[in-house]
Amino acid sequence: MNAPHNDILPVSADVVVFTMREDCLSVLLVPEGKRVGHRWRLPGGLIRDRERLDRAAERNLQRDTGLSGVFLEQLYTFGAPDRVSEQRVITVAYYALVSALNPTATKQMSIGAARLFPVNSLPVMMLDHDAIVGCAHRRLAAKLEYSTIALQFMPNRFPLSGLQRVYEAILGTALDKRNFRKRILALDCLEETPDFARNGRHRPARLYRIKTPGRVEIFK
Amino acid sequence: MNAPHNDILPVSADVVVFTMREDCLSVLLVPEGKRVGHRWRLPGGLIRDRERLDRAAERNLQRDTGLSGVFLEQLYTFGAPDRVSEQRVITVAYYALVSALNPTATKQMSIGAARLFPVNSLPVMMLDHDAIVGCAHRRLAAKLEYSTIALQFMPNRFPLSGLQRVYEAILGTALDKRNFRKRILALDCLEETPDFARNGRHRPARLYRIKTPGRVEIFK
DNA sequence: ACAAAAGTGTTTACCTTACACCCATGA
DNA sequence: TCATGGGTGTAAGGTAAACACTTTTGT
Repeated sequence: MNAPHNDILPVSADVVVFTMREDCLSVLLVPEGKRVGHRWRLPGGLIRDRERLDRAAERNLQRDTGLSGVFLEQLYTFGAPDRVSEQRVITVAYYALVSALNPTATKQMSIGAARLFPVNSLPVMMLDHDAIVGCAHRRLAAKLEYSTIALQFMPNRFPLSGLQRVYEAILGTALDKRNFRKRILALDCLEETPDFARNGRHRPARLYRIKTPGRVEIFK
Repeated sequence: MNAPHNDILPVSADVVVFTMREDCLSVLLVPEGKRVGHRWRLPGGLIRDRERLDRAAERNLQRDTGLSGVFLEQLYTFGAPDRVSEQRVITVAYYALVSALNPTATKQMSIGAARLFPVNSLPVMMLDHDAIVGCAHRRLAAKLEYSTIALQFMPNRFPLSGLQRVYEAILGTALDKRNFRKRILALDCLEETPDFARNGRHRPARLYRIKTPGRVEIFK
C-alpha cells in the first residue's frame, strides 16, 4: 500500500461553457499560456480545502472568464493518470449554459483573454479537454430530448424559430418547423408576449417568454 | 488564495454494489468499525497517486468485499465540505451490478464482513452514503427505461418472469406480464434456450439467454 | 413584385396501454 | 383436482412523423 501522502491529490473543477454565437454552439476557452501557438484550456482550477465542488467551479469560472450566475451542472469526473505526465490531476467537469444575448454575460466574457470557439472547430486543447467538451456536448444533446434545458440559451423574449435554431445547432440536424412548434408549445413552458420581432424584410415573428425562468423541467 | 498545500485533497472511490436477494434490490455494505452499534459504509477507499479512477474503485471494492470483475459505472462526484467534520474527502461514486446467482461473486461476498441490505431498509450509514445510495438507485431506475442494464443482474439462463421481478424491484411498481414480455423480446437481445426451469408445482418456465453477454445496449 | 422568413392542420404510422383466459406441473 | 405461476393476442388511444401553402414585411 502506498504511503498516506501519496493518497492526496490535486482536484480541479473545470467548466465547459456553452453559448450560441451566430447560430453555432460554441465553447468558451482560455489560453493555456501567453505565447503564440499556445494551446487552449477549459476555464477552471483547483478545489480548495473546504470548498463545495460547485462553488469551486463557479469561483474558477469567474476568475478565468468573469462569468457568474450561470446555469451549472456536474458532468463527469475524469482522472486517467496519463492526463499529465508530471503531476496527475483529477478533474470534476461541469458544464454551463449562457444565454446568447445576456448583456451581463457578454460584458463579463469580453473582459478577459477567454474566447469563443464553435464546437465543430475547436483549437488544440490541453490534456483531455477535447474529450470533456465532447462528453458535455453529448450530454447536452441527450438532455434536449427530455428536459427544457435549451431554454437556458434563450434571452428574455425570443421567437420560436430562434429556439429551433438552438435545437438544430446542438443536434446537428434540421427539424420540421410545424412539429417543433407543436412539441414545444405542448410543454406549456412558454407564453406569448404581445410583441413581435421585426428584423428583416419578412413577416415579424411573435416573441415568447419562459413561464418559469431559471427552472429546468425534466419530463418523462 | 489558499496556500498550494491546501489544494490537494484526499479523493476516494466508493461503490454502490447492487444485487438481487429474494426479489429485493439490495446493497452491499461494510461495517465502519468493529464494535456493536457501528455504522455501515460503502465499500471503497482512497485513490492512489497514478491510479485510474475506475481501477481505484475496483481495487477498493475487491479489498473490502472480495468482489471483482463486476459491471461498474461512474455515478457522480460528491464533495460537500461538511461531509466530514475533521477532514474533507471528495468521493467519486460508482455503482456496480452483480448477478444474483453468480457463484463466484456469492463466494467472494461471503468471505468478508460485508453484508447485503435491502435498499428499502438500509442501516445507519457513514456520512452521506445514504444519499449516494439514493442517487444510484434513481440512476439505475432511469436506465431501465432506455438500456438493457437490468440484464446485468441475471444469471446465464433465466425465465422472463425473473427479469420482470428485477424490473419491478428496482422500479417499485408492478408491471403487466404480457406488455413486459413483448417489450423485452422486441429488444432482440435475448434468445430462447431449449430448457425450462421446473421449480414449483406449476408449469415450467422457458429459460432465455442474453445474446451478447456483458454488453449493455443503449437505445433511443 | 418579389424575396425571405413566419405561421398554420391533417393524415398516417407506430408505439403504449389495458385487459382475461388457458396451460403445465407438483402436491 | 386444485393451487400456482407460465404463457398468449387484440383493440383503443396517444404520440410522433411526414408533408405544402398562405401571410406579412422590407426593398
